[in-house]
Amino acid sequence: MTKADKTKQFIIEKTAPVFNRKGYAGTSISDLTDVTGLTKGSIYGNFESKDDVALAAFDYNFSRVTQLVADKVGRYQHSVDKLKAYVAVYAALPADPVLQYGCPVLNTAVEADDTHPALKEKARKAINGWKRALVTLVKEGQERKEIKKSASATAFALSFIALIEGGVMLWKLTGNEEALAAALKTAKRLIKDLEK
Amino acid sequence: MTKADKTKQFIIEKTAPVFNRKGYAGTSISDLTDVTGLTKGSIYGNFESKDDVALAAFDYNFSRVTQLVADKVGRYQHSVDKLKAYVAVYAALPADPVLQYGCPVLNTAVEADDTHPALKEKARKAINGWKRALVTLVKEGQERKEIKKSASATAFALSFIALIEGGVMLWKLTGNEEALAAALKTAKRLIKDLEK
DNA sequence: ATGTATTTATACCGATTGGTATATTTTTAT
DNA sequence: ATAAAAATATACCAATCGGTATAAATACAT
Repeated sequence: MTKADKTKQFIIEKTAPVFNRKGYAGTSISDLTDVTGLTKGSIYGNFESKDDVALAAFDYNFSRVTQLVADKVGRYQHSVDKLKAYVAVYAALPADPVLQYGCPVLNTAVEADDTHPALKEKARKAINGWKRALVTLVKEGQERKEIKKSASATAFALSFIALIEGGVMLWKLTGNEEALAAALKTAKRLIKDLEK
Repeated sequence: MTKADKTKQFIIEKTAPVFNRKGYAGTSISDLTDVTGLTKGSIYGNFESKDDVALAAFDYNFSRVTQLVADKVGRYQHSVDKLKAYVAVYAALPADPVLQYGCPVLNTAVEADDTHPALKEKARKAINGWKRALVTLVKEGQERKEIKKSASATAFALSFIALIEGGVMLWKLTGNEEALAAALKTAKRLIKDLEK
Protein backbone atom coordinates (compact mmCIF):
# COMPACT_ATOMS: atom_id res chain seq x y z
CA MET A 1 0.00 0.00 0.00
CA THR A 2 1.69 3.16 -1.27
CA LYS A 3 1.60 6.48 0.50
CA ALA A 4 -0.96 7.90 -1.91
CA ASP A 5 -3.24 4.93 -1.34
CA LYS A 6 -3.05 5.55 2.38
CA THR A 7 -3.82 9.23 1.92
CA LYS A 8 -6.73 8.40 -0.33
CA GLN A 9 -8.11 6.03 2.29
CA PHE A 10 -7.46 8.65 4.95
CA ILE A 11 -9.44 11.24 3.01
CA ILE A 12 -12.33 8.83 2.54
CA GLU A 13 -12.49 7.89 6.20
CA LYS A 14 -12.32 11.46 7.41
CA THR A 15 -14.78 12.94 4.93
CA ALA A 16 -17.35 10.12 4.89
CA PRO A 17 -19.03 11.25 8.14
CA VAL A 18 -19.17 14.82 6.84
CA PHE A 19 -20.95 13.79 3.64
CA ASN A 20 -23.37 11.67 5.67
CA ARG A 21 -24.12 14.57 7.98
CA LYS A 22 -24.31 17.50 5.58
CA GLY A 23 -25.24 15.76 2.37
CA TYR A 24 -23.60 16.17 -1.01
CA ALA A 25 -24.81 19.69 -1.76
CA GLY A 26 -24.19 20.82 1.79
CA THR A 27 -20.58 19.67 1.85
CA SER A 28 -17.94 21.97 0.38
CA ILE A 29 -14.34 21.32 -0.59
CA SER A 30 -13.22 23.43 2.34
CA ASP A 31 -15.19 21.08 4.61
CA LEU A 32 -12.98 18.35 3.21
CA THR A 33 -9.74 20.25 3.76
CA ASP A 34 -10.88 21.25 7.25
CA VAL A 35 -11.67 17.73 8.38
CA THR A 36 -8.56 16.16 6.84
CA GLY A 37 -6.10 18.95 7.58
CA LEU A 38 -4.95 18.64 3.97
CA THR A 39 -4.99 21.25 1.26
CA LYS A 40 -7.05 21.45 -1.88
CA GLY A 41 -4.09 20.35 -3.97
CA SER A 42 -3.83 17.17 -1.97
CA ILE A 43 -7.52 16.39 -2.26
CA TYR A 44 -7.50 16.96 -6.00
CA GLY A 45 -4.27 15.04 -6.36
CA ASN A 46 -6.05 11.96 -5.06
CA PHE A 47 -9.54 12.50 -6.45
CA GLU A 48 -10.80 13.86 -9.75
CA SER A 49 -13.63 15.90 -8.33
CA LYS A 50 -15.98 16.45 -5.42
CA ASP A 51 -18.25 13.85 -6.98
CA ASP A 52 -15.41 11.38 -6.93
CA VAL A 53 -14.88 11.86 -3.19
CA ALA A 54 -18.60 11.74 -2.45
CA LEU A 55 -19.04 8.48 -4.33
CA ALA A 56 -16.11 6.89 -2.52
CA ALA A 57 -17.42 8.22 0.79
CA PHE A 58 -20.80 6.63 0.17
CA ASP A 59 -19.16 3.29 -0.57
CA TYR A 60 -17.22 3.55 2.66
CA ASN A 61 -20.24 4.54 4.75
CA PHE A 62 -22.31 1.77 3.24
CA SER A 63 -19.55 -0.80 3.76
CA ARG A 64 -19.51 0.02 7.45
CA VAL A 65 -23.21 -0.71 7.73
CA THR A 66 -22.97 -3.95 5.78
CA GLN A 67 -20.01 -4.94 7.95
CA LEU A 68 -22.09 -4.37 11.06
CA VAL A 69 -24.89 -6.48 9.61
CA ALA A 70 -22.61 -9.26 8.34
CA ASP A 71 -20.94 -9.57 11.73
CA LYS A 72 -24.18 -10.19 13.58
CA VAL A 73 -26.16 -12.09 10.95
CA GLY A 74 -23.24 -14.42 10.25
CA ARG A 75 -23.45 -15.87 13.73
CA TYR A 76 -26.72 -17.64 13.05
CA GLN A 77 -27.71 -20.58 10.87
CA HIS A 78 -31.48 -20.46 10.88
CA SER A 79 -33.19 -18.00 8.53
CA VAL A 80 -35.49 -16.65 11.20
CA ASP A 81 -32.57 -16.10 13.56
CA LYS A 82 -30.70 -14.26 10.84
CA LEU A 83 -33.69 -12.01 10.27
CA LYS A 84 -33.92 -11.31 13.96
CA ALA A 85 -30.22 -10.42 13.94
CA TYR A 86 -30.96 -7.75 11.33
CA VAL A 87 -33.39 -6.13 13.71
CA ALA A 88 -30.84 -6.31 16.52
CA VAL A 89 -28.31 -4.44 14.40
CA TYR A 90 -30.66 -1.52 13.94
CA ALA A 91 -31.76 -1.58 17.54
CA ALA A 92 -28.12 -0.92 18.44
CA LEU A 93 -27.73 1.96 15.98
CA PRO A 94 -28.39 4.87 18.31
CA ALA A 95 -25.39 3.80 20.38
CA ASP A 96 -23.11 3.21 17.41
CA PRO A 97 -20.97 6.12 16.18
CA VAL A 98 -21.02 4.67 12.66
CA LEU A 99 -24.60 5.77 12.17
CA GLN A 100 -24.42 8.87 14.29
CA TYR A 101 -25.66 10.94 11.37
CA GLY A 102 -28.26 8.47 10.17
CA CYS A 103 -28.34 5.72 7.60
CA PRO A 104 -26.18 6.68 4.60
CA VAL A 105 -28.50 4.84 2.25
CA LEU A 106 -31.54 6.74 3.46
CA ASN A 107 -29.72 10.07 3.52
CA THR A 108 -28.33 9.58 0.04
CA ALA A 109 -31.57 8.24 -1.40
CA VAL A 110 -33.61 11.19 -0.18
CA GLU A 111 -31.13 13.83 -1.27
CA ALA A 112 -30.10 12.35 -4.60
CA ASP A 113 -33.33 10.93 -5.98
CA ASP A 114 -34.16 14.04 -7.98
CA THR A 115 -30.76 15.68 -8.22
CA HIS A 116 -27.74 13.40 -8.46
CA PRO A 117 -28.06 10.34 -10.73
CA ALA A 118 -24.71 8.76 -9.81
CA LEU A 119 -25.34 8.92 -6.07
CA LYS A 120 -28.93 7.83 -6.55
CA GLU A 121 -27.72 4.77 -8.44
CA LYS A 122 -25.41 3.86 -5.59
CA ALA A 123 -28.25 4.12 -3.10
CA ARG A 124 -30.55 2.16 -5.40
CA LYS A 125 -28.06 -0.67 -5.73
CA ALA A 126 -27.53 -0.70 -1.97
CA ILE A 127 -31.25 -1.05 -1.31
CA ASN A 128 -31.60 -3.61 -4.07
CA GLY A 129 -28.80 -5.72 -2.62
CA TRP A 130 -30.37 -5.54 0.80
CA LYS A 131 -33.75 -6.53 -0.60
CA ARG A 132 -32.31 -9.48 -2.53
CA ALA A 133 -30.44 -10.68 0.55
CA LEU A 134 -33.69 -10.64 2.53
CA VAL A 135 -35.61 -12.41 -0.24
CA THR A 136 -32.95 -15.10 -0.44
CA LEU A 137 -33.06 -15.51 3.32
CA VAL A 138 -36.83 -15.95 3.33
CA LYS A 139 -36.77 -18.40 0.43
CA GLU A 140 -34.07 -20.46 2.10
CA GLY A 141 -36.22 -20.52 5.19
CA GLN A 142 -39.14 -21.75 3.12
CA GLU A 143 -37.07 -24.56 1.63
CA ARG A 144 -35.98 -25.58 5.11
CA LYS A 145 -39.60 -25.45 6.31
CA GLU A 146 -38.74 -22.74 8.81
CA ILE A 147 -40.95 -20.27 7.04
CA LYS A 148 -44.40 -20.93 5.67
CA LYS A 149 -44.70 -21.40 1.94
CA SER A 150 -47.51 -18.86 1.55
CA ALA A 151 -45.41 -15.88 2.66
CA SER A 152 -44.37 -13.39 -0.01
CA ALA A 153 -40.62 -12.92 0.29
CA THR A 154 -40.57 -9.72 -1.75
CA ALA A 155 -43.45 -8.08 0.11
CA PHE A 156 -41.81 -8.97 3.41
CA ALA A 157 -38.42 -7.59 2.35
CA LEU A 158 -39.84 -4.29 1.13
CA SER A 159 -41.96 -3.73 4.22
CA PHE A 160 -39.07 -4.71 6.44
CA ILE A 161 -36.77 -2.16 4.81
CA ALA A 162 -39.43 0.55 4.81
CA LEU A 163 -40.04 0.01 8.52
CA ILE A 164 -36.38 0.18 9.42
CA GLU A 165 -35.52 3.21 7.30
CA GLY A 166 -38.66 4.99 8.39
CA GLY A 167 -37.80 4.17 11.99
CA VAL A 168 -34.28 5.55 11.59
CA MET A 169 -35.70 8.78 10.19
CA LEU A 170 -38.06 9.12 13.14
CA TRP A 171 -35.32 8.40 15.63
CA LYS A 172 -33.03 11.03 14.11
CA LEU A 173 -35.82 13.57 13.91
CA THR A 174 -37.29 13.16 17.37
CA GLY A 175 -34.06 12.44 19.18
CA ASN A 176 -35.43 9.57 21.21
CA GLU A 177 -35.33 5.90 20.44
CA GLU A 178 -38.98 5.16 21.10
CA ALA A 179 -39.98 5.53 17.46
CA LEU A 180 -37.21 3.28 16.19
CA ALA A 181 -38.03 0.73 18.89
CA ALA A 182 -41.70 0.71 17.89
CA ALA A 183 -40.85 0.23 14.22
CA LEU A 184 -38.44 -2.58 15.04
CA LYS A 185 -41.03 -4.28 17.22
CA THR A 186 -43.37 -4.30 14.26
CA ALA A 187 -40.54 -5.64 12.10
CA LYS A 188 -40.19 -8.50 14.56
CA ARG A 189 -43.88 -9.17 14.22
CA LEU A 190 -43.44 -9.40 10.48
CA ILE A 191 -40.77 -12.03 11.05
CA LYS A 192 -42.98 -13.95 13.46
CA ASP A 193 -45.78 -13.91 10.92
CA LEU A 194 -43.46 -15.55 8.42
CA GLU A 195 -43.14 -18.70 10.48
CA LYS A 196 -46.76 -19.81 10.29
CA MET B 1 -55.09 41.00 -0.15
CA THR B 2 -52.50 43.56 -1.21
CA LYS B 3 -50.21 43.22 -4.16
CA ALA B 4 -47.22 42.35 -2.01
CA ASP B 5 -49.19 39.64 -0.26
CA LYS B 6 -50.04 38.15 -3.61
CA THR B 7 -46.41 38.29 -4.71
CA LYS B 8 -45.33 36.69 -1.47
CA GLN B 9 -47.81 33.88 -2.01
CA PHE B 10 -46.69 33.60 -5.63
CA ILE B 11 -43.06 33.22 -4.57
CA ILE B 12 -43.98 30.55 -2.04
CA GLU B 13 -46.01 28.53 -4.51
CA LYS B 14 -43.39 28.70 -7.22
CA THR B 15 -40.38 27.98 -5.05
CA ALA B 16 -41.89 25.30 -2.79
CA PRO B 17 -41.46 22.51 -5.36
CA VAL B 18 -37.85 23.58 -5.94
CA PHE B 19 -37.01 23.38 -2.24
CA ASN B 20 -38.70 19.98 -2.04
CA ARG B 21 -36.72 18.72 -4.99
CA LYS B 22 -33.27 20.16 -4.38
CA GLY B 23 -33.35 20.57 -0.63
CA TYR B 24 -32.38 23.66 1.35
CA ALA B 25 -28.63 23.54 0.74
CA GLY B 26 -29.12 22.59 -2.89
CA THR B 27 -31.41 25.51 -3.67
CA SER B 28 -29.82 28.87 -4.48
CA ILE B 29 -31.33 32.34 -4.64
CA SER B 30 -30.92 32.28 -8.41
CA ASP B 31 -33.05 29.13 -8.46
CA LEU B 32 -35.72 31.24 -6.81
CA THR B 33 -35.41 34.11 -9.29
CA ASP B 34 -35.34 31.64 -12.19
CA VAL B 35 -38.51 29.85 -11.18
CA THR B 36 -40.44 33.01 -10.28
CA GLY B 37 -39.16 35.25 -13.06
CA LEU B 38 -38.58 37.91 -10.39
CA THR B 39 -35.34 39.58 -9.39
CA LYS B 40 -33.36 39.31 -6.23
CA GLY B 41 -34.64 42.66 -5.05
CA SER B 42 -38.20 41.43 -5.27
CA ILE B 43 -37.46 38.23 -3.38
CA TYR B 44 -35.65 40.11 -0.62
CA GLY B 45 -38.35 42.78 -0.56
CA ASN B 46 -40.84 40.10 0.46
CA PHE B 47 -38.65 37.81 2.55
CA GLU B 48 -35.88 38.48 5.02
CA SER B 49 -33.59 35.69 3.92
CA LYS B 50 -33.30 32.38 2.12
CA ASP B 51 -34.21 30.72 5.41
CA ASP B 52 -37.37 32.75 5.53
CA VAL B 53 -38.44 31.54 2.07
CA ALA B 54 -37.49 27.94 2.83
CA LEU B 55 -39.50 27.91 6.05
CA ALA B 56 -42.55 29.34 4.29
CA ALA B 57 -42.08 26.86 1.44
CA PHE B 58 -42.06 23.97 3.88
CA ASP B 59 -45.29 25.17 5.47
CA TYR B 60 -46.86 25.39 2.05
CA ASN B 61 -45.66 21.96 0.95
CA PHE B 62 -46.82 20.41 4.20
CA SER B 63 -50.20 22.13 4.03
CA ARG B 64 -50.78 20.55 0.63
CA VAL B 65 -50.20 17.10 2.06
CA THR B 66 -52.44 17.69 5.07
CA GLN B 67 -55.09 19.07 2.75
CA LEU B 68 -54.95 15.89 0.69
CA VAL B 69 -55.28 13.80 3.84
CA ALA B 70 -58.04 15.91 5.36
CA ASP B 71 -60.11 15.71 2.19
CA LYS B 72 -60.13 11.93 2.14
CA VAL B 73 -60.15 11.15 5.84
CA GLY B 74 -62.95 13.62 6.48
CA ARG B 75 -65.38 11.56 4.44
CA TYR B 76 -65.51 8.75 6.96
CA GLN B 77 -66.94 8.43 10.45
CA HIS B 78 -65.50 5.18 11.72
CA SER B 79 -61.95 5.21 13.06
CA VAL B 80 -60.89 2.19 11.07
CA ASP B 81 -62.28 3.69 7.87
CA LYS B 82 -60.41 6.89 8.55
CA LEU B 83 -57.18 4.95 9.00
CA LYS B 84 -57.79 3.12 5.76
CA ALA B 85 -58.33 6.49 4.07
CA TYR B 86 -54.84 7.52 5.18
CA VAL B 87 -53.41 4.56 3.34
CA ALA B 88 -55.45 5.39 0.27
CA VAL B 89 -53.99 8.91 0.21
CA TYR B 90 -50.47 7.58 0.03
CA ALA B 91 -51.39 4.91 -2.48
CA ALA B 92 -52.42 7.74 -4.79
CA LEU B 93 -49.21 9.72 -4.28
CA PRO B 94 -47.25 8.54 -7.30
CA ALA B 95 -49.97 9.98 -9.54
CA ASP B 96 -50.24 13.27 -7.65
CA PRO B 97 -48.05 16.19 -8.76
CA VAL B 98 -48.05 17.56 -5.22
CA LEU B 99 -45.66 14.87 -4.09
CA GLN B 100 -43.76 14.55 -7.33
CA TYR B 101 -40.51 15.21 -5.50
CA GLY B 102 -41.31 13.08 -2.48
CA CYS B 103 -42.77 13.78 0.93
CA PRO B 104 -41.66 17.23 2.16
CA VAL B 105 -41.60 16.01 5.75
CA LEU B 106 -39.31 13.11 4.93
CA ASN B 107 -37.09 15.22 2.69
CA THR B 108 -36.78 17.98 5.24
CA ALA B 109 -36.29 15.63 8.17
CA VAL B 110 -33.44 13.77 6.51
CA GLU B 111 -31.65 16.88 5.29
CA ALA B 112 -32.13 19.08 8.31
CA ASP B 113 -31.74 16.70 11.24
CA ASP B 114 -28.04 17.44 11.69
CA THR B 115 -27.74 20.77 9.93
CA HIS B 116 -30.71 23.12 10.14
CA PRO B 117 -32.47 23.40 13.52
CA ALA B 118 -35.34 25.61 12.35
CA LEU B 119 -36.27 23.34 9.45
CA LYS B 120 -35.79 20.27 11.62
CA GLU B 121 -38.19 21.71 14.16
CA LYS B 122 -40.82 22.22 11.46
CA ALA B 123 -40.45 18.62 10.33
CA ARG B 124 -40.53 17.39 13.91
CA LYS B 125 -43.75 19.25 14.63
CA ALA B 126 -45.28 17.93 11.43
CA ILE B 127 -44.50 14.33 12.36
CA ASN B 128 -45.62 14.92 15.91
CA GLY B 129 -48.95 16.31 14.75
CA TRP B 130 -49.43 13.36 12.45
CA LYS B 131 -48.60 10.94 15.24
CA ARG B 132 -50.99 12.61 17.67
CA ALA B 133 -53.78 12.56 15.11
CA LEU B 134 -53.28 8.83 14.63
CA VAL B 135 -53.15 8.19 18.36
CA THR B 136 -56.36 10.14 18.87
CA LEU B 137 -58.00 8.20 16.06
CA VAL B 138 -57.05 4.86 17.59
CA LYS B 139 -58.17 5.88 21.07
CA GLU B 140 -61.51 7.09 19.73
CA GLY B 141 -61.87 3.74 18.03
CA GLN B 142 -61.17 2.00 21.29
CA GLU B 143 -63.83 4.03 23.10
CA ARG B 144 -66.32 3.15 20.39
CA LYS B 145 -65.34 -0.51 20.63
CA GLU B 146 -64.19 -0.52 17.02
CA ILE B 147 -60.64 -1.17 18.07
CA LYS B 148 -59.49 -3.64 20.69
CA LYS B 149 -58.47 -2.21 24.03
CA SER B 150 -55.14 -4.03 24.14
CA ALA B 151 -53.69 -2.24 21.10
CA SER B 152 -50.98 0.33 21.71
CA ALA B 153 -52.02 3.52 19.94
CA THR B 154 -48.54 5.04 20.05
CA ALA B 155 -46.75 1.94 18.79
CA PHE B 156 -49.25 1.67 15.97
CA ALA B 157 -48.90 5.33 15.00
CA LEU B 158 -45.10 5.23 14.92
CA SER B 159 -44.95 2.01 12.91
CA PHE B 160 -47.61 3.31 10.54
CA ILE B 161 -45.65 6.49 9.86
CA ALA B 162 -42.35 4.63 9.51
CA LEU B 163 -43.90 2.26 6.97
CA ILE B 164 -45.37 5.03 4.88
CA GLU B 165 -42.31 7.27 4.88
CA GLY B 166 -40.02 4.33 4.25
CA GLY B 167 -42.30 3.24 1.43
CA VAL B 168 -42.22 6.70 -0.13
CA MET B 169 -38.42 6.68 -0.01
CA LEU B 170 -38.33 3.29 -1.74
CA TRP B 171 -40.79 4.37 -4.38
CA LYS B 172 -38.80 7.51 -5.19
CA LEU B 173 -35.54 5.60 -5.25
CA THR B 174 -36.59 2.64 -7.35
CA GLY B 175 -39.00 4.46 -9.61
CA ASN B 176 -41.71 1.85 -9.41
CA GLU B 177 -44.65 1.68 -7.09
CA GLU B 178 -44.22 -1.92 -5.99
CA ALA B 179 -42.28 -1.01 -2.87
CA LEU B 180 -44.77 1.63 -1.75
CA ALA B 181 -47.63 -0.78 -2.45
CA ALA B 182 -45.98 -3.48 -0.35
CA ALA B 183 -45.41 -1.09 2.57
CA LEU B 184 -49.01 0.14 2.38
CA LYS B 185 -50.31 -3.40 2.30
CA THR B 186 -48.46 -4.05 5.54
CA ALA B 187 -49.87 -0.79 6.92
CA LYS B 188 -53.35 -2.12 6.16
CA ARG B 189 -52.48 -5.27 8.05
CA LEU B 190 -51.53 -3.14 11.04
CA ILE B 191 -54.96 -1.55 10.86
CA LYS B 192 -56.67 -4.91 10.61
CA ASP B 193 -54.75 -6.13 13.63
CA LEU B 194 -56.12 -3.22 15.62
CA GLU B 195 -59.69 -4.42 15.32
CA LYS B 196 -59.49 -7.57 17.38
C1' DA C 1 -55.23 63.29 -10.24
C1' DT C 2 -51.63 63.52 -7.16
C1' DG C 3 -48.46 62.63 -3.51
C1' DT C 4 -46.87 59.04 -0.75
C1' DA C 5 -45.75 54.54 0.35
C1' DT C 6 -44.63 50.36 -1.21
C1' DT C 7 -42.77 47.12 -4.40
C1' DT C 8 -39.47 45.84 -7.79
C1' DA C 9 -35.10 46.22 -10.55
C1' DT C 10 -30.33 47.38 -11.02
C1' DA C 11 -25.91 47.30 -9.56
C1' DC C 12 -23.00 46.14 -6.43
C1' DC C 13 -20.62 43.84 -2.05
C1' DG C 14 -17.16 40.54 0.09
C1' DA C 15 -16.93 35.70 0.70
C1' DT C 16 -17.01 31.23 -1.00
C1' DT C 17 -17.84 27.91 -4.60
C1' DG C 18 -15.46 23.96 -7.42
C1' DG C 19 -11.44 23.57 -9.88
C1' DT C 20 -6.51 24.23 -11.96
C1' DA C 21 -1.58 25.48 -12.98
C1' DT C 22 2.56 25.40 -11.00
C1' DA C 23 5.99 25.22 -7.57
C1' DT C 24 7.75 22.64 -3.77
C1' DT C 25 8.26 18.86 -1.06
C1' DT C 26 8.28 14.04 -0.13
C1' DT C 27 8.39 8.99 -1.68
C1' DT C 28 10.27 5.49 -3.93
C1' DA C 29 13.08 2.73 -6.99
C1' DT C 30 17.71 2.23 -8.25
C1' DA D 1 22.85 8.55 -2.07
C1' DT D 2 20.63 10.11 -5.87
C1' DA D 3 17.55 10.79 -9.60
C1' DA D 4 13.01 10.24 -11.18
C1' DA D 5 8.38 10.10 -9.90
C1' DA D 6 4.74 11.10 -7.23
C1' DA D 7 2.32 13.70 -3.77
C1' DT D 8 1.34 17.94 -1.60
C1' DA D 9 1.07 23.05 -1.00
C1' DT D 10 0.56 27.60 -2.81
C1' DA D 11 -1.57 30.78 -5.48
C1' DC D 12 -4.69 31.68 -8.50
C1' DC D 13 -9.12 31.38 -11.72
C1' DA D 14 -13.93 32.68 -13.16
C1' DA D 15 -18.39 31.91 -11.40
C1' DT D 16 -21.60 31.89 -7.97
C1' DC D 17 -22.94 32.31 -3.23
C1' DG D 18 -26.28 35.03 0.07
C1' DG D 19 -27.22 39.60 0.84
C1' DT D 20 -27.68 44.94 0.49
C1' DA D 21 -27.97 49.88 -0.98
C1' DT D 22 -30.23 52.54 -3.97
C1' DA D 23 -32.80 53.94 -7.84
C1' DA D 24 -36.81 53.27 -10.66
C1' DA D 25 -41.39 51.92 -11.08
C1' DT D 26 -45.72 50.72 -9.46
C1' DA D 27 -49.79 50.60 -6.25
C1' DC D 28 -52.76 52.89 -3.34
C1' DA D 29 -55.10 56.16 -0.24
C1' DT D 30 -56.72 60.61 -0.39
